[in-house]
Amino acid sequence: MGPTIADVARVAGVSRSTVSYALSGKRSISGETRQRIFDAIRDLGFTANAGARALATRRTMVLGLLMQFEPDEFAPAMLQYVMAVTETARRKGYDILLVTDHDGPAALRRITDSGMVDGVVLLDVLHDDPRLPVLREAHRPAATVGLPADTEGLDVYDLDFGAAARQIVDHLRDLGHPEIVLITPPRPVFSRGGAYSWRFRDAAVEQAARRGVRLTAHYGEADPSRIPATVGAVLDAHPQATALIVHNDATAAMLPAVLGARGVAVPGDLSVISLYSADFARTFSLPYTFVESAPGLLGRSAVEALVHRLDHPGGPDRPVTRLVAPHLIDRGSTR
Amino acid sequence: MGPTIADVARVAGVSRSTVSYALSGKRSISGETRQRIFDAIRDLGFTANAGARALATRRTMVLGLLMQFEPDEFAPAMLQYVMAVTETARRKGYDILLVTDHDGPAALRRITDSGMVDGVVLLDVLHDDPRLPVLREAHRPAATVGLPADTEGLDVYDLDFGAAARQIVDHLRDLGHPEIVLITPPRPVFSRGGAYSWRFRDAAVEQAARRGVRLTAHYGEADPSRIPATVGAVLDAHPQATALIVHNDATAAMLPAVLGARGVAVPGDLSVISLYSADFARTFSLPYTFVESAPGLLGRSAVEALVHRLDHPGGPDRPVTRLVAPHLIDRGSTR
DNA sequence: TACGGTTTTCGAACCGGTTCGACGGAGAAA
DNA sequence: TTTCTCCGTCGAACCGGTTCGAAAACCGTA
Repeated sequence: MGPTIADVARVAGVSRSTVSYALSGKRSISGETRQRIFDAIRDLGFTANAGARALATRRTMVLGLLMQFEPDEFAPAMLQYVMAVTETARRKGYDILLVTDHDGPAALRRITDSGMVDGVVLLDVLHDDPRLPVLREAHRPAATVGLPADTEGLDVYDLDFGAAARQIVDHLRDLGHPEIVLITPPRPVFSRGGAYSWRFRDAAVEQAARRGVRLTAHYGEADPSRIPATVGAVLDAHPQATALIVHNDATAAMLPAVLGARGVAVPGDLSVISLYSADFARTFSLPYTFVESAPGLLGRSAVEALVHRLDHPGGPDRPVTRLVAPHLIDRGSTR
Repeated sequence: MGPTIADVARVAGVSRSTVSYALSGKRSISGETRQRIFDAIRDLGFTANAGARALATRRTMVLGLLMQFEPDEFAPAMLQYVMAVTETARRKGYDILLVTDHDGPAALRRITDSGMVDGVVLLDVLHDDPRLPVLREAHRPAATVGLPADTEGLDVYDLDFGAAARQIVDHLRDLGHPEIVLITPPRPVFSRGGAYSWRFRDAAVEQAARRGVRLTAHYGEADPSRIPATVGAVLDAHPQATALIVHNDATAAMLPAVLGARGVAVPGDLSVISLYSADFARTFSLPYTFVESAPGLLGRSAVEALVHRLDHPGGPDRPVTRLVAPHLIDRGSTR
């Protein structure tokens, strides 16, 4: 299609290898020759062929991004991870191969075995994720967002959901709330193995017990149209509750409408505190106090760790698991 | 890294070319030889190297997906295009290189000139999109979602926003509404050149005039936190208006809360009709009558057209511009 | 003038596939 | 028996880069 390095060499009157060295800078080239080469490159509009380069260098400069799209996940939040990952990758010189196959393990095998990617980022990793065995066989650097049971060989990034839960419970207890209700992710998230769901819930329950606060957890709705009824039922079931914790994006997004329709004032009648990203809050104008879920930070960190590992092969750094400390942003919806 | 075709050939006791032919089926191979080859492939766990194959065949089996992320676009809707594109591509045997660079033209040049992709899908194409000149120089098949001024050489898919507007206006007129207000996309979308914005608005205004209905258009808010106030101001300014058309996802998503807070009953006090996808309505439990914006269909069609063109190079089919006919789904929010 | 040491450039091999032309052997037709 | 086909397989060239070892050119010094 376009001009090749041989064309450049011919026009510049040098050999192909000289052009290659001028481009990579791995050997010194005289100023005059270099000039002729770059002139030729410009005149011809030469761009190195990615496939040929990948073949020779065994580096594609492409990262695989594996995400699966579960119907009980709230789609909007996922885009924040995707954007953070692609933008960070580009800044580091990598492109992103986006893989959303339903059969995650097979897809992972496909892109690693064929050498399409130098490394992979896994989103939404489950406690016992079926992609991990495949990943270990592939012998390719990988970073995850989401904490699996076995982190061997992986750079793992996730929010410290336990700490987040404790911070939220303490926050409400310090305000004097004797009874709290928690809306968790939908039940399928738990049964599928989305560890963040029970890491948050169990820590909340435990901390409440430790602090002498009554706390009851209820599953959020996977079907959005049932959210208003479910929230209503939960509130009805706990007339004494003065505080609501929401750990579910879909529920949080519609909470203003739901509470508005019931005539519940926040924080007058009910203190509300949630767990999502600032971006998410902005998109839906959610006025609640919340703990930042940091998708941007997590996605960025995962890519940076992965790229570091790729750029320093055989480096001494052990894989790291980092649980990001929660950060509470007070918007005055609790008192 | 992994085994190569030479390893397979050695184990099976044949030449490399024979293995290649067994794999591709382009020449006949005796049953017994074929069996030995596939046994070797299985035993070794061989997968062909993508870069080498791309180099030899000049096909990467990868499509570029170019999207830009504007702060005044509503993020959740974009994910539907991305999912439709990636899933369709996979079904056709292609992977997706996701490109979100801020500098779209440069990114496009990079992935085409380097031969990373066989073709590209452009999302959210502007009336006078700066990526198009680059695209024409690249001589690579392309499909777009969004209708540009010059469609030369492109397969273009978009909703027929003009027809959608006329259908909506007629629908409201037939119900007897004398005055209608329309909330359009935010002003930056117009000035940037998002043609769908004015194609819808201008057609609505024109059709209303033709039908003898009063219709006033107002810009939606780019800043979500200002949406309630803006909707309120628009309604206050038109106390006689009995119908509201919403052509803006962000506004639609919060409309239940906004109208609820104002005590406006739908359709009792106000008929509401909107333009978004069924998926979007489901995610936010929006109860309004709407015209389907069909992101799934558009994304799928664009990829299918692109793949067809790639699989039939030099085929006789002229590039096609297809404006999908609008489909109104009555949810009873107008009367 | 010959010599040693740098600096710059070249040629060839290699990465791992695909594909073209040719060749050997088997079976059919002459 | 010879000739012609057709089938199955092989070897070599090629896709477009990178990289290693060595040659060539240039410099100052003995």
